[in-house]
Amino acid sequence: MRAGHLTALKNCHLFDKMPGDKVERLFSEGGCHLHSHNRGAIIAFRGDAYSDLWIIVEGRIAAEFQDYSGKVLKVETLKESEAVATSILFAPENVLPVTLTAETEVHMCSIPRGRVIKLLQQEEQFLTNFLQDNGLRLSILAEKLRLVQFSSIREKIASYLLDQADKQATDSPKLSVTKETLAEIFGVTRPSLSREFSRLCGEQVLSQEGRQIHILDRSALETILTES
Amino acid sequence: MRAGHLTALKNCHLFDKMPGDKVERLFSEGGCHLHSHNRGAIIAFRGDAYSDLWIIVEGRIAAEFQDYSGKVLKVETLKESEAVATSILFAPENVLPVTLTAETEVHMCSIPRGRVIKLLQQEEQFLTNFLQDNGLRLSILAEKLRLVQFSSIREKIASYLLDQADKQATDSPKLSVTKETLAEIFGVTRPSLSREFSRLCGEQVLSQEGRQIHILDRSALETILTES
DNA sequence: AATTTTCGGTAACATATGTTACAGTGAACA
DNA sequence: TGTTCACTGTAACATATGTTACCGAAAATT
Repeated sequence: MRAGHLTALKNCHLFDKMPGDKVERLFSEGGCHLHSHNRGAIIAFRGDAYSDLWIIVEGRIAAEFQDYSGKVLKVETLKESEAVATSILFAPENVLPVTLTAETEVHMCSIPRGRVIKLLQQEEQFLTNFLQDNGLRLSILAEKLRLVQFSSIREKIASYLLDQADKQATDSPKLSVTKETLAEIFGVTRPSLSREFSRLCGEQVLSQEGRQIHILDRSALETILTES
Repeated sequence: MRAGHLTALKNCHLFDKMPGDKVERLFSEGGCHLHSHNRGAIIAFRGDAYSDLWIIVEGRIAAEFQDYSGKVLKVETLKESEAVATSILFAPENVLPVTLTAETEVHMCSIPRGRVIKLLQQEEQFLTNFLQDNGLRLSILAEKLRLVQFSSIREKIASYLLDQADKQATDSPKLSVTKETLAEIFGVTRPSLSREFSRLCGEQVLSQEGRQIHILDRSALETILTES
């Protein structure tokens, strides 16, 4: 394992507040393996068995639902140092609820379930971290469900842009993803998303030059979220 | 606490394979309380803090999303002996992702989070059970999201009826819920659901007398699920 | 038995979103 | 320099689902 990979491992939230050498020892004791995938590859399908804990040491993974036809709903993007599907490791059915695809070249480290159980029992801090991760994933998923079910494309755009404007601390946020990806995140088709952006531009709420957005009427965006 | 309530507690999946007297001792040690709610009451809103573990000792709770206007998406029904929102207890934000409403008169027992942590550390079996519950909830929620996003009303009906036919081991399953509730489970409006049922009847796939359904063409239902 | 409440069917209409197809732009690349 | 390819906008059209309103049947309540 490369040095960078070990660092990524130590930075995994599951090992927060745990002494670094303990993590190192964990991996020197064997049973852990490195797995690599090329960009674009499908790492695992929804329904595949999940029996070792995977932690990303390099690259990015998309957790998404895919339709027969190709429709996609992206649930979340997992990055370096993040653990994959922690909750599923101990579910009654150890089966992935989403499809995992490599957004970039990806390297992951696997830890056998039995090893994880021991850690949970022996390391109080690890237990806390693990449970926290479980909770976070459930919260994210629940919020995703709520958004999918209760918000129109227009509302999704409004909430996304206000959020981005906040994060980038500007009224002219730049989209960090393509509109095509954004459509996948929203679970809608690209032309539909495009149309709604156009409408908002027509209403003088936004203007756009490519991925560069300008919020012309912030209160209009806020109204979209509250009044409907 | 009534005797029946104690039995319900002992039957909670979280205490599976644990000696009953340990559970009893847990509750005699104090800190645990009984909470009651009338039928129809909202027990907690989405966004409310969740800091004690609740276990239902009598009655039924609906976990659902509610819209400003009144649109509802029912996520799951929790029954006697089930624990509520286990994952959320240790999430970074201890905040309920769904609204909890009492479908019947409900009695719940609360256990302080600190007590739960101790149990997790001291009782290996409890830890396993707890993690299993976390995993199950995530799986359920993920599946719910998939269904909401990728299936039409028609497909939802097909999958629901085939499932019911299976469970009741008959081609004439009886709906255990009203069509109105079914619409909430599906996250659609009642007239839309009703229309789709009518269409299926018109196509000779089903017939219905109230909640009594007859599947006339099982393969047609199966086709709806596979070919679309 | 009478009355109220819940539940279910239906119809006309409105609307959001998907589908398909085409064309333009810019960036990567040979 | 030219060519491909990923990304984007747009338009015409199709379709699924929501909205509202009404009525009747069944079930619960008095």
